[in-house]
Amino acid sequence: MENNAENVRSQMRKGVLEYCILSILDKKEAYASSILEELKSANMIVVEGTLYPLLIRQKNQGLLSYRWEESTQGPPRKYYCITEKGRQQLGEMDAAWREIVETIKTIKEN
Amino acid sequence: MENNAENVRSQMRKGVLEYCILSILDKKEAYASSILEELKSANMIVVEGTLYPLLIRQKNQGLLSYRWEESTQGPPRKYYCITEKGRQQLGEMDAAWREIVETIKTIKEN
DNA sequence: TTTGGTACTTTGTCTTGCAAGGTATTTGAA
DNA sequence: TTCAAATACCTTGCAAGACAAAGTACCAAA
Repeated sequence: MENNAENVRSQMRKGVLEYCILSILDKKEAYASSILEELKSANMIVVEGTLYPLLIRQKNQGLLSYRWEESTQGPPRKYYCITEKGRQQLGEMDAAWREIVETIKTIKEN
Repeated sequence: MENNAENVRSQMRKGVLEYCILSILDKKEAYASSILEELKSANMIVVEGTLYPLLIRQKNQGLLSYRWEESTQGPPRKYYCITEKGRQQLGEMDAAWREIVETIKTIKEN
């Protein structure tokens, strides 16, 4: 009921989150915490309870794969990277995103 | 599992739908079927079972109000119009939308 | 050996999109 | 008059997913 501005942002983030993940992993492989960092610095605040299940879903869909890697400080990290199928999906998402941006423009203009 | 491109679009539409409704009603009042038409012509396909509950929710939140009006062809129509509170919310959504568009750009660029 | 930092995972709740089916009003043709 | 078609609005049941919160595990330094 409160912090309305934040709720508005939260609602809008839904649906583009998967797109952000694939876009980030298209640049280079990364582990969950580093993805969280990048999203945070791009003003797309997400919490662990959202990100981890999402990564698992995308991995189960074959869009991502991962490998374990030791860390010099702390427990091992699960590095995700995008697959060929993930790149195809990302291509479709790029198109969908452009389409939605256009849609909003159209609605705003008329 | 199939029609993946359509699923991608569907996912992305989530979260911006409320924004679209308020934007449409900010231009002029409208009834559900006409809103569906406008969304459809802007490539934002939505079905009745999504739109009606959404209008009712926004009305219950005080973002919209409505009045009945007789139609020359068919049953009476429920014309919705945006309230002052709805306009405030729309302002926040405008900001949120710009922010998300920027976020995507940022992620794509780096 | 305990504390704090890092990292990954799970559970339960709530919201919401959607398919499908339902109700009601009006008009016009049989 | 009666029935079919068009228009319009509403509800139900299901599934997906975002999130808060709590849990598990590993490691290093005090």
